[in-house]
Amino acid sequence: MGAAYLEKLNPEQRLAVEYGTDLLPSTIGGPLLVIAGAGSGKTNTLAHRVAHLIVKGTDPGRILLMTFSRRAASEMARRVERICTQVLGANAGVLTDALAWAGTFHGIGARLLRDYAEQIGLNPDFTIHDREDSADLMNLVRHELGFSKTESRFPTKGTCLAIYSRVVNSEVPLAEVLQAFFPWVAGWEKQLRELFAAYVEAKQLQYVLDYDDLLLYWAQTVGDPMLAEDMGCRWDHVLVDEYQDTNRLQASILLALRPAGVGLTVVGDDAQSIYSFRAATVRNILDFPATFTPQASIVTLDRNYRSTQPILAAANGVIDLARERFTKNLWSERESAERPRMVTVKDEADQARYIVEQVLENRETGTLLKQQAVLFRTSHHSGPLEVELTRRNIPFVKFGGLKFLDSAHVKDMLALLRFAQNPRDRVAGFRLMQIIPGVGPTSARRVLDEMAEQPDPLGALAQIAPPPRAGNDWSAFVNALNDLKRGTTGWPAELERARAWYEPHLDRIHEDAEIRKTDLLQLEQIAAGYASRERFLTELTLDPPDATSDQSGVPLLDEDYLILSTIHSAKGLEWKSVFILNAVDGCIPSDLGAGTTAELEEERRLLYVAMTRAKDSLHLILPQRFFTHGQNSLGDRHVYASRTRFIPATLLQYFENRPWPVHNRDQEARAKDVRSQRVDVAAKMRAMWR
DNA sequence: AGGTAGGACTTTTTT
DNA sequence: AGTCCTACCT
Repeated sequence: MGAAYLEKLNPEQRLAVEYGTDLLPSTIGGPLLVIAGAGSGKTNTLAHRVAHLIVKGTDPGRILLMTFSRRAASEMARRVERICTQVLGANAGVLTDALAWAGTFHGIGARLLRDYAEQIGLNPDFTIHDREDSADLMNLVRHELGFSKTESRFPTKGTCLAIYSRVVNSEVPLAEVLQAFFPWVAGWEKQLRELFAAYVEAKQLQYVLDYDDLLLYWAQTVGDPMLAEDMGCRWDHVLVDEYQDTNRLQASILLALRPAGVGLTVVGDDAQSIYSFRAATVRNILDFPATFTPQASIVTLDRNYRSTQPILAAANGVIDLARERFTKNLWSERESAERPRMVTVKDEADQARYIVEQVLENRETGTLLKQQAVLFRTSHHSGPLEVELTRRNIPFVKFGGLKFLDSAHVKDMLALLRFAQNPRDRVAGFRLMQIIPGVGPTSARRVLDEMAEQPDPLGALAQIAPPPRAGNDWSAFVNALNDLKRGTTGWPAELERARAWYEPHLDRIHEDAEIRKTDLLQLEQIAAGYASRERFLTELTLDPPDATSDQSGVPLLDEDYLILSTIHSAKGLEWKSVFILNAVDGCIPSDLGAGTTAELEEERRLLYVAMTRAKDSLHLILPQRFFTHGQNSLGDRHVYASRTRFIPATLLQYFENRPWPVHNRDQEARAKDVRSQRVDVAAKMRAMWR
């Protein structure tokens, strides 16, 4: 007889939960693929599967659960705990706290690499470069090789890193990657190969890893059969969420950990694959079943519990036009008379006004701001809306786009901590030293070179001749570093020590130093939540705070605020009411993503993902006129936009079309009267003198 | 070393 | 349409 907690599930969900768990304890089921459409209760199903494994006796510490974001991982852990508590009673909390291996591929990778550091010749004190640090290092190497002085221009640091990253993540040879994605720099293949070799060498000398390394080192480690077996034996079950957004390198890791697919479950939806720019490939999910003998079992969840039927009909209409489809259309029993709205407005300013009006109206009728979201293709699309929200005093939180950590002063502080942690990290050192007046690239490079030769670089720093013009500022810098290194203040108090060094420079460099200081205080708050400097640096790089809001600081949990989010960051989430900004060609699809068919198809899926976030109400807004950027505020250069090509005329039946603002009769009539009124002002003025 | 001016080129989404 | 990069000047 089945357990009560499973009875709320539909038959397919239940199959996905129970598959391979009813065998004898010693035998664990083979590979399972769950195709889970949008809103089909995927998270809930996966959480139930994990909980079910635990209830059936699996040690939670022997479950590896990999999700796309940290946010998704903690949400999953929370749900698992709730289910376990229901079934097992209060002492289940102890069990699920041990769900220790839940996180992103990158986060799990970082942990494992510190564990296996010795076996694979990695210094366990390695620091992790975020994307910008990696680009900076790429740039240093690029200069050293003299590629910055070529007669025709060598690709920029960003492009170089993008190429490198794609080669690593897609496991496709450089030549092919250049051919397919970067044809305009294909002539530089030889130099790029040389650059990447030097880049890899630099990372190794400096004990730094970039994002890709977290996967690559992991893959290389399990490339060794003995280590692969050892690592694979840590877990009885391996579960992966959002499998459609994983890349080849991640698939290789999984396969090495689970060569026969025993205890392996992957969940995903090919219709929601939107991360191919990160080398994710939908082939992972499509090829999964045949990777194993016998083939993996497949369970499909196509009943949608989220959206009303009219919303689903429109979304299905959009995805039906995709060139390739693997999943079936979703269906729902949630009836509604209300079709999604397609609202035409004059321009982006009106778009913002319309949304404010609707959002407030919804709140009047009982829908909290938090249950409403505004979604957009690129981060800056929400600019005019943010202005309007601020003007009207409507609180909001924005996901995606520029982050807290991207500001120069926060990066400076983190560089100091990172350099104390790992004095071979040249990017950190290079940045720091140049903060000091009188120190430029030349002396910074000289000092770093001398440090690099020493077995104890930081200890040797005091012996190295300071840059001639640096004066007392130099010794202040050396003292700060040494204090941090020795840990005299302890953690997290050492942030205060770091700030004591940095603030005078901050005052000197930035006009708005006072505002920036609040950010540094916030950084201290965040730091207090971590056990050590190493944990802090690692976690912050892998999981940066992803929201910004209009006020300084994140709003309190009990406050109400509107959600603004890029479509990418909205993955996996849902709201009662959803507004999609700029549903016009050039925005969705983005001009930049309309190059190849594959890119275009991904843009289509992006619209699909956005639409399927809505539960009860969905609005697509179409501004007709866009003012082009880069002109003064009075300029009126603009372009006219047309409805997104993903909603051709045949799909209009699924929408309710209306313009906004709606002019009422009286207003219109009065306007007409005024326009037809004629006054002979000139005659009156002449009459004044007669 | 540091500031400025001019020029080339990429431009989105994120772990 | 900016951003970033380089080269030149002080």
